[in-house]
Amino acid sequence: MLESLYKQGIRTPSADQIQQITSRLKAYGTIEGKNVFYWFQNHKARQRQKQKQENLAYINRYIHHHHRAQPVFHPPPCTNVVCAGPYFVPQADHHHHHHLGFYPQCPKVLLPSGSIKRRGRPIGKTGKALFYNGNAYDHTMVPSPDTENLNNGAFNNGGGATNHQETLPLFPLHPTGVSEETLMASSSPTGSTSCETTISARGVDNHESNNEGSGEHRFIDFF
Amino acid sequence: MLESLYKQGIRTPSADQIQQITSRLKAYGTIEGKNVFYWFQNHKARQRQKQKQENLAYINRYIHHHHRAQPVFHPPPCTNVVCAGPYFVPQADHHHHHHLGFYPQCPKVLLPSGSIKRRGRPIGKTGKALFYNGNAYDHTMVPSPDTENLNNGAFNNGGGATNHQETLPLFPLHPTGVSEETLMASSSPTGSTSCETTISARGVDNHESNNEGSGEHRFIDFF
DNA sequence: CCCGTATGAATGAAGG
DNA sequence: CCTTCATTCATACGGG
Repeated sequence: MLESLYKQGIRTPSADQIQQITSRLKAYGTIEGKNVFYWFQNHKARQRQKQKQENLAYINRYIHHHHRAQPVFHPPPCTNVVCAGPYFVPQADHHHHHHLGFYPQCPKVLLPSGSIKRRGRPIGKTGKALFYNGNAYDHTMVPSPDTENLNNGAFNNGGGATNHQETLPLFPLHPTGVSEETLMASSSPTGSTSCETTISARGVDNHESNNEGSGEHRFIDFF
Repeated sequence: MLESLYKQGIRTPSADQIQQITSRLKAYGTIEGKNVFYWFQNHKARQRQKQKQENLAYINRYIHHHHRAQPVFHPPPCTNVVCAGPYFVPQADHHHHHHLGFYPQCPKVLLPSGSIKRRGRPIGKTGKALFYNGNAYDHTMVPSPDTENLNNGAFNNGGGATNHQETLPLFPLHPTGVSEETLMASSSPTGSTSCETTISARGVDNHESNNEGSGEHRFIDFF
């Protein structure tokens, strides 16, 4: 149910929307507004993350494979959600009782060309650098394509599609000296006309951070 | 391998770190960043949880048996870091000093989780007024426990009952819904002094509402 | 076989 | 919004 609403474009319901949703949901059990609220928050965030990851994975793969070139690439299947012209949204469905107006909350999709910028947000603001973080991602990332903004990336899956074999045993610990960060992916914008990824960013990484600014070039090191 | 990193102090790897780790691990099989991420999350959590129980058990023992005795040591096996006598917080320092790239990401020893003000403490009153600015109401509104009324207009439900049942599944994902209790507290892989402490109190417990009324040893959640 | 433990995954909830 | 936590679910595994 919440999902359907979400699909309809609701991302950050307003107080009243929350209320209505909540009351509808009460039919099924105890629930409070905050639950709904949280749900949307989390869902949105996770969804975003997921796709972020995917994009990233996608581009990685992309680079890898055809590393070079052709302009063509059809954006991945855009499995679901948010694919809508920025302007008209699925909302439709007017004939309905309850006014729960769903407005299109602006599903944005971005292709690998990452053009879209952030929300109307004037970038730097809040006095705080808006370079968002660069770290720690939460869970929920599963392969699936789509895109949004990709500032920093975290996981990548390499598996290329298909099976994510459940994780393996996470292995035998190796004594590895590890530590040395040997690589770090930094990416630079892909020069190619589309697909750029502005990842990089980071910079902040707060404490910790692996020095080593220079690392990188794992497979992707795109140019 | 992950373990070693963990031991090195990594608890919540940054995106980059995850990336690196992941790629290293890829050598052994299919693995994605999220797996690494999950691993750390889980590991940390479980570690923490384990420790908590140990402390708890320890103090129980302490109280029960006697009161004054000397601080018997042999704190539980303390499988790895973090072992600290529950009593004196070993932690002298507490600033975030992790930097230095590679290793110590936080030498800190975690206490039972609550050290400073961690979560878990719902505290009764959250007098956060709720007002939503322009857009939404952002969280900050928690239904005040008592003092119903005062609905500010955001959440709160109007249903009368509201027995807090914690959130329900928010859509039937799977049937459950029942409360299941499992208390396996048994810890001690070590097998030594088995002193189980059936923690829990679950069932209804949950955070919030410290109605301690009948007190009894409700273990302190100390720290 | 069933049971209990270990662990990956997912998600609700807060704090900031 | 972003992070981090706590909990819970679902399994895989190893013994009795």
